[in-house]
Amino acid sequence: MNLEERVAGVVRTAVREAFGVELDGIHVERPGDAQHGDFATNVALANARTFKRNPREVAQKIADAAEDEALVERVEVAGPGFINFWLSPEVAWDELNGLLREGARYGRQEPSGEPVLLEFVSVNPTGPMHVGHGRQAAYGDSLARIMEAAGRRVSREYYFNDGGNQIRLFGESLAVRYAKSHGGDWPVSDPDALYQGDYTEEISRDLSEKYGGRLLEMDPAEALTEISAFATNWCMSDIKKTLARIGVRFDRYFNEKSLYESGKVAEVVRKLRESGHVYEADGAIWLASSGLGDDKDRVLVKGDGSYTYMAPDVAYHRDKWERGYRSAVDVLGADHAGYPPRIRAGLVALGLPSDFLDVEFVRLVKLLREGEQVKVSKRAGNVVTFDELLDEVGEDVARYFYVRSSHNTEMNFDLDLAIKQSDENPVFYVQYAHARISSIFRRAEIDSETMGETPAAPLAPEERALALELLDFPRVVENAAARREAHPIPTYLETLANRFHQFYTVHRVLVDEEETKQRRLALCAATKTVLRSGLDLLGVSAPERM
RNA sequence: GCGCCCGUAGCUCAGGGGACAGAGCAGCGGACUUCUAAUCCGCUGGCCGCAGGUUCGAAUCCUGCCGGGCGCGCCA
Repeated sequence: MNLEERVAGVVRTAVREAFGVELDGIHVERPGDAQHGDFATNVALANARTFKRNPREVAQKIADAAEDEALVERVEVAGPGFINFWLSPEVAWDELNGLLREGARYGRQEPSGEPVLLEFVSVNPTGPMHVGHGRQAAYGDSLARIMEAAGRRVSREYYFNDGGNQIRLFGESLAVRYAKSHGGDWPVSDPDALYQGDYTEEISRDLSEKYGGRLLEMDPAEALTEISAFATNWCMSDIKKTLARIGVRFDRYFNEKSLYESGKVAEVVRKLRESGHVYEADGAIWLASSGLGDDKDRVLVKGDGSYTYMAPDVAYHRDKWERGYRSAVDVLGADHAGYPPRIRAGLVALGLPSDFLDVEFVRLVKLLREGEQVKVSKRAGNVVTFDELLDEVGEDVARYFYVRSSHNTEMNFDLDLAIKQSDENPVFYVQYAHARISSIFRRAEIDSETMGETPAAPLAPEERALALELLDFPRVVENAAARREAHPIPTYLETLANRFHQFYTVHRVLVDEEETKQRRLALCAATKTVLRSGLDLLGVSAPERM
């Protein structure tokens, strides 16, 4: 139980004592202004009408009843009827000692409940990751870490679209390049649709290295299959390499191809037809999705007998269900906004509950260069790759920058500014606090992780502010997980680092007086622990020195 | 046109019913003989897009408008 909940408990008891009423949903918050105490509640304001008294009177009665509680040192009625609480140092130290005992486990819950299947990134293997994908990777991975910390069981999955139209096109693009480099020709239906990026040159070279010119002597259809497979594998390994750079791992890479090979796509189409939600028109097979929450009906099987992407995608999500998951969360780019209703429609037609699939959209990253928007297109090949960005600013800066703002807000990414200002990225502010503390423990020749029990003692204002911020960590993690947001973590870490830097400026840690030194070292050790845990939730390093 | 999302300081963004709206960057002025100045302190800077409504109380909730993004393919 976090501190806020404990305070809410005190309030509940006090209300029962004062008015003989059991109140639910008591709101306790940490006031922005230290003068308003460590915790505050608005129950008197919110319930004055029920008690038929004016808010201040109600507040006073509750405050009187709460005064004797060991948790609080002081209670005060203020403003229009707020009740402000000051935490007792005994409880604060009790909590801090608990934090130090738990160490890296502090703020983490034991895993419980049904597992969630979190799918993210899922970039098509037709090119390198670009800066927009970087945001999805950073958000998705941080979200997974945050949810795990909050006690959710999470499986991370990446879906490789290695079948379908785009892949065929991609294979053709490479076949053209490859043929050209061997003095040959490769006929294509639509030359304008070909992929153009520099990386296609690279893949073509590797293709030549492996096969020489002999792909041109093969049956063209077979050669194309070979080339497509080679190219998609090339991209998959390239993408995995990039993900590894920023510490993003998956429990499973799921290939679209496997759905065809195992017959699951055909099976899902058959089951959909049996469900009665399917009809034929204009030579195609349609899903009557408009009756299942979608805007309109969607084609499932095209006139030429091939599937639209819907068939494998519904099959994929049904497969998630069949593997036993009862909750699936997809992290998608905002340009896929139309996707969930139609997939859900397919799943509902198959008898799955409509709330099985949840989607978080990562809004687009608008790339700016010298204030001008850069239009990116993977096929045209003018993308700024995520690797290039990482080369420029480094992994920590990139990851932190991406999750600092809500995934649900469009992001302007000024490349020049990001590169120029990477040395003033707030991530260093947080990391610096960690490095400073490490330095203190080096100087003291003490291991920060083996701090003994520290007896309760009064806290100076800067110490109190730091302690309260530290003890807020579990609530911040739980909140972020519940809302599926990553950005509260950076916000929190910056506040925590600020509290530490303020404390550090005012109070010297390594003083002669033993008890003071012990108390301040304990605060430092606790801060170091929480900073490290928080940074770890973001996949950002916590350096010992800077 | 319809659907989803977003308009908060010069810039990038927090805050999503409560106390005078916050941070970083930018600008101005201070603080190192001491555990790391990648820090700290102060100042300057806001019709919280606009207009109504709900409420004791609205940046926050509701409605309408304005502005921007994305989506509305037998592409994925």
